[in-house]
Amino acid sequence: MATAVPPQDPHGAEKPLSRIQQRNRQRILEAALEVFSAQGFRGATLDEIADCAAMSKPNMLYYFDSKEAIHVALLNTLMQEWLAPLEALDDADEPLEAIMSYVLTKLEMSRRMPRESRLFANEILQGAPRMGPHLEAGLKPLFDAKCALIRQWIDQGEIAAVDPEHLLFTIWAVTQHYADFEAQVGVLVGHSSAGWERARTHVEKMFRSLLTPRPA
Amino acid sequence: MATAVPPQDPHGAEKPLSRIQQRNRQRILEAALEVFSAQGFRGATLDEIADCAAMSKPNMLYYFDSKEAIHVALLNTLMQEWLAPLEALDDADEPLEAIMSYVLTKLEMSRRMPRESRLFANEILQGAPRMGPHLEAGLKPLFDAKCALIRQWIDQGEIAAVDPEHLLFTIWAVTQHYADFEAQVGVLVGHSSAGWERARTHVEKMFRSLLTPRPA
DNA sequence: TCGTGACTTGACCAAATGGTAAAAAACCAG
DNA sequence: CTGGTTTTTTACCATTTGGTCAAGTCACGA
Repeated sequence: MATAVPPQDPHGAEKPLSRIQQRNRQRILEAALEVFSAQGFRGATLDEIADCAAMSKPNMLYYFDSKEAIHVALLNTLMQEWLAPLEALDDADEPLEAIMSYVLTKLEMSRRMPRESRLFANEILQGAPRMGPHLEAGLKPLFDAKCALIRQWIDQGEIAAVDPEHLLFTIWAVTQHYADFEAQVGVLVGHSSAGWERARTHVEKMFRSLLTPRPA
Repeated sequence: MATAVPPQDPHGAEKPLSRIQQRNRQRILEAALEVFSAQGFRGATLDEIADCAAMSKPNMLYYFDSKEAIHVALLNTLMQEWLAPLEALDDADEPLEAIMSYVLTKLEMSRRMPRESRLFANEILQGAPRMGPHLEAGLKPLFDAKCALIRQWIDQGEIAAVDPEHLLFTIWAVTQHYADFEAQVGVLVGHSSAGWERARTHVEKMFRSLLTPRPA
């Protein structure tokens, strides 16, 4: 009796993961990020992830039930981190500066976390088959709340009148473009740190000009 | 002797594809667009493409040597169509209107050709392994030429001073976002035709405001 | 109409892939 | 130490996948 139960993480009594478990799950998720972000879900293979994690495939499957379980765990883990800057966008003395700060934070995240950006881009590109519920339940409410906030700022004349929903889309599109399309950007302008500096300048000037209220 | 040679298309004497060949190659490319754009290269399978083209797999491989050959042929075929609007961006009486027309054309293409957009997005996302040369040889010169043109317009005071390279990136990012991230956009604002109208309005206002020269 | 070459198909193959079983090894509380 | 538990590995499996082959079937010019 009392056969060993794989340390999965289904809702319910969650045993306090041992140190080994924590370390190995982390290694697996790191490797999965590397591979899934570069190949997409279907294009990635367990062998590749296992190699990348310096771990045997069956050992990996001891920590996660399946390829899909790894992918889902990865998305769940990173979703929060990914949305943190938007959550941090709250009422402030300087709404314009708050948005600009959000924009620049997102741009910085594209530079420093391109794999995360591509992971989500891949998932969305393919119709978000494993993330649909999360979008509905996690992103949608946050999105609606922040749109309401932006609308309020517009009504108060703090920032120029723009469509809040599409403003956010534009911010995401522009900032994440530098991570998701890095291969293209690299060919066209090179991806030096000087290049990033120019991107930052352009993006900042553009959104500041777009959002600065102009007297009628 | 004189065994039947598959109707490939390597450089050299190109026989004038029979009607059947033209029809079937077209069917295959259409199916490949459907599947590759939704799954990426590695995620797509020949069986899926064959099913989608209502054709047996060996028959498909009679027209194209390999999975990769299909993918490359597809990219080549669509690249020209995809870049046409940028090529059409030329010197004009009204530079601002020329750019605006380019922006709106790209946005319209995202609405009407989302699969093409996603096909390229998938390829770039994964590092453009099968398109690197094409980017260098095809896109780069065009990109440089148009940046020079835009720079000229700026010098002439026809449009506001913006970084030409990053202006193009921004245009691509914003317009293609609506095709590539349709799954997300759909969840957040619904993808009705009214939704598209709002997107169009936002995008037009934004770029017009960004590019309209303002007196110092 | 008939033959020849273009087109199509069913059967097949080797490799890769997601996943399993069970034994061996490492770990750790008593 | 020691006995049980957790972790890791070796060997394996069924299915899928990209691709081949030889034998058809079809189209069409003479």
